Amino acid sequence: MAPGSSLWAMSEVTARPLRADAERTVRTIMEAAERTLGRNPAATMEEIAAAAGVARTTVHRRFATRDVLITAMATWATQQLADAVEAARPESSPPLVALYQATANVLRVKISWGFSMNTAFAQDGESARIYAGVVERCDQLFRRTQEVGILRADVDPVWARRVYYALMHEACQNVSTADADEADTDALATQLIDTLLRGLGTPNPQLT
Amino acid sequence: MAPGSSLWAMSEVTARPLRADAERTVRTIMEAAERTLGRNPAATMEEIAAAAGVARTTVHRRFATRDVLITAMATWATQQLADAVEAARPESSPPLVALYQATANVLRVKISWGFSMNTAFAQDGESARIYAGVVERCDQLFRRTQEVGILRADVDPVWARRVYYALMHEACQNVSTADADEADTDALATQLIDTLLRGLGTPNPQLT
DNA sequence: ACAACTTGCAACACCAATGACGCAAGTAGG
DNA sequence: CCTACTTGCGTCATTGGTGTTGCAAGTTGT
Repeated sequence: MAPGSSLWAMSEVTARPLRADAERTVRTIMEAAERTLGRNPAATMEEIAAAAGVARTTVHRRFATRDVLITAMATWATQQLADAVEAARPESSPPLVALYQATANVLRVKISWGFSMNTAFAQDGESARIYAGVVERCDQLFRRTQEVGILRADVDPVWARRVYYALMHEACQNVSTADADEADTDALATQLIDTLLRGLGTPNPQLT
Repeated sequence: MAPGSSLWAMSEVTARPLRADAERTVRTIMEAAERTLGRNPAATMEEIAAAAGVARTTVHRRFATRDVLITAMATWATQQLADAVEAARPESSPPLVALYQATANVLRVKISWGFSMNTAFAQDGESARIYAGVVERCDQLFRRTQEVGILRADVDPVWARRVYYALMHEACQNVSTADADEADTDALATQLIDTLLRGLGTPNPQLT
């Protein structure tokens, strides 16, 4: 998302912009919802409100229904995902560099917004539109990677993407939101790409 | 689970065994619940009952509360998982053979009981006990694989197991429960282990 | 300082899901 | 064939989450 943009821009344009403190509240609620629903997807609005340190009615004031909240979170997370990929310059950087960069960036986002991103897949509307662009960019990058010979030519592109996503998802598990500092995500990205390209086996295994 | 064992054995021993048709009903309900909850984890007991072709009250007759149903499904699925691993003779067969066999077997189970197995992780009680045994067996197998040189000696065992689980989980996605025939699971297992050991990159990539 | 906005609180209506009954009709199995 | 078991159906009470409203107190921004 472009710097300086407001959460207000995400919803209908019918309403006028929120006051500074209200906008802060909206973000606080979304972050609390991410944490809470991440632990328990069936958490109640009450629990989310408590985690955000606001009254339940305030949550409903900002997000009319539970669905609206979920959708807003999905859109927000998807936008961050798109920014993370874009920041890696996936079509101008050298493929391997872009792959590494994108992986590290996306990991950072996914660690903080794992729940929202997972639900974003099932959404349609704004987040679907954004997500389609991300997939497009990723496929481009994978194609470039394959052309250059980093990825084997005989691997099924669909399988490749799914393996990549799976590793991404797995790398985020058991990483508390707090310790998502640079070093960690860089190390994770390195490990992830190494595994993706080399696997875990020995180059020439003897089948003893 | 040993052949001939009954679902009755899973619950408290206080009740007496179910009649044949009742036991069939229990299985039908669990299978329907797996399908229904697999699509939508928040599905109601009504929907589950409908999917099973029985009245909602019948579901409650067999599973007093929603929790009891979930727990029963988790236990059942975990037991099938344990059997799948055990059938591969993970400590007597050659490591690579056992790994392949276990993978194929587990895939078959996981395709049909994905939801229940996922929830089983969070359970405690019977399914946790069974699952602990499975983890034990898997770790043994991984250790043997590493000793023999199939798995690189320098890979973190924890990361290895997580990658393996992630690939397993991914391989099951987008595979409808119906087409889980031998050929498919065998092909999946082959692809999975190949990716696990060799990765997707070229042996000697040039970083153009 | 003042107007506009935002929040917490308390109260309310509402609804869908849960879980429990009893009874009549149907089925299993000796 | 007869007994015991099982199921469907209708019905009921309860509960917990959802979403709304009005008002008083506090905050923002001009």
